[in-house]
Amino acid sequence: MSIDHEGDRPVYLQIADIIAGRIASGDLQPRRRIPSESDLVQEHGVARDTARRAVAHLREQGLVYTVPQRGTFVSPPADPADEGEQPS
Amino acid sequence: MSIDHEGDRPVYLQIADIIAGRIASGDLQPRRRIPSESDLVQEHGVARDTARRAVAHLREQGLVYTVPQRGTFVSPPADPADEGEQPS
DNA sequence: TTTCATTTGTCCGTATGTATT
DNA sequence: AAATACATACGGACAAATGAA
Repeated sequence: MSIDHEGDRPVYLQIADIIAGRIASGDLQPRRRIPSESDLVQEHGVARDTARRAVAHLREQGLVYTVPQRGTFVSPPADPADEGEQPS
Repeated sequence: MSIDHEGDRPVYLQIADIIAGRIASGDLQPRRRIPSESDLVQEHGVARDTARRAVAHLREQGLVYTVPQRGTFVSPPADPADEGEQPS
């Protein structure tokens, strides 16, 4: 799970792939938080911008969703936990 | 409240402004659901693509977050006490 | 259990206006 | 002038997940 800084594939996509793999394997489960940007910076030795790009890519792919000031979480959720019901 | 299809400002930004206003006024509260894309289509008489653009804009601004297959919700205010917590 | 409505995700088109090349 | 690219806007279709009945 190490990063190749020389290869053709952008580093941020390599990191996104790693996280996507952890989601696919069940290591990261629905509605659980994924590693923070700071975590990714430390784990992979990359700049914060690179970590941010990796998360943004996963978000665009629909694999995760971000709650501002709280973190980024695996989607879709397994537990409703009634936070979104609209009593119309 | 109504949409101007002739003006310079894109329709999707006009709709985003309306929703942002409802958030700012407290009409739409943190962690509560905002109108669905279908709701926006009916309320404003636009295509779904336009409604999606409006929501995407708000999401990019950090005002809302989307949980796939569940809906889009108002972002919570910054709260330093929740580090590492799940959004439920 | 099945059925149905809701909601978002994703793709296919078309058309228009603007900007660039 | 012409071709290309992009953004906006509309219309339609289907898939996947959820939730309620």
